[in-house]
Amino acid sequence: MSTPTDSIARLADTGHRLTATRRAVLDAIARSPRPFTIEELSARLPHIGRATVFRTVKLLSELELVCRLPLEDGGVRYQRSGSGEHHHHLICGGCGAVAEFSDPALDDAIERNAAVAGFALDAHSAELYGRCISCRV
Amino acid sequence: MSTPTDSIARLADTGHRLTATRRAVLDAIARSPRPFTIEELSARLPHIGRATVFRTVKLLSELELVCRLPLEDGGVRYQRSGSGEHHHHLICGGCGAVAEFSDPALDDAIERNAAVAGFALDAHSAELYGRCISCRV
DNA sequence: GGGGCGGTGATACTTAGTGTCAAATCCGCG
DNA sequence: CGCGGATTTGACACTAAGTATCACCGCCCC
Repeated sequence: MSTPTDSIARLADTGHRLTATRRAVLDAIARSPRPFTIEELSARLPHIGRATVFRTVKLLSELELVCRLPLEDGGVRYQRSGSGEHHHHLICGGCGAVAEFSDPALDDAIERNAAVAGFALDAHSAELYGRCISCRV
Repeated sequence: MSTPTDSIARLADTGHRLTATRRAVLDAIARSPRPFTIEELSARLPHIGRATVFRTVKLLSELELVCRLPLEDGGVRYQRSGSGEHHHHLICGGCGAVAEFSDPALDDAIERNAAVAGFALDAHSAELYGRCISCRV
């Protein structure tokens, strides 16, 4: 799991400043046991502007330190990235838990389909929605 | 490609009414050569309320007659479904064209990953973003 | 051809996120 | 240290996508 320390290093390495505000946001994210919304995060950081929370989370998701999770119902949550590497998500509709996985076979299938259609692929998204093992009835 | 006639039949088959308003929306969708936004569609149907356009497109997407396309930039467009069956999309960032494809190997990979994680899968989404053959540089 | 239920329009509201701009802050350089 | 320019921040207005409410309309069936 990436830590606030890792994140601070990553920010510095990519030419971003290490402000007190960013540290506070990273810290609040680190303390989130489960996927959070910007509004929730913002509520826990009352002295930090809402726009700044959005900007910081956007920056972190560009650095792949945070994942944006589009939910089945159209909502959006965010979560610390467990690996910092390319992966996909399994999102439980019961408890909201999110599991990460990566699978070269899945990525291959995606690339193959793009190639067949003559597309130069530059990104893809894949989200899986279901019930985790403890929420199955 | 599903036609307005197919759509009318599908509405009737699923216990929905065939109102003049719905016909007008279906007709406007049929005339869209490319993926459209609700605002664009609504602008072409000035005597139909915006909420009704949303409701109708939502209904059609539940019947899989229309696909909702989440774009790479966070926007959303809709498009008539070419097949009415499960498929995924290749979305061109250049011209906005959308190609549909379906691939059992891709769906298998998705199901296998859910099974490995102990998830009971009930839905998934996969979008591919890139450049179509005529937009490649 | 009347009644009920589904459908519609108007409008207000919500949620997620962006744009603007002045003021504050960071941090490398001397 | 402390200066100065570039970056970051906060406040706030705004956009985009979609939902809620509710009275009214009109399709469909008896």
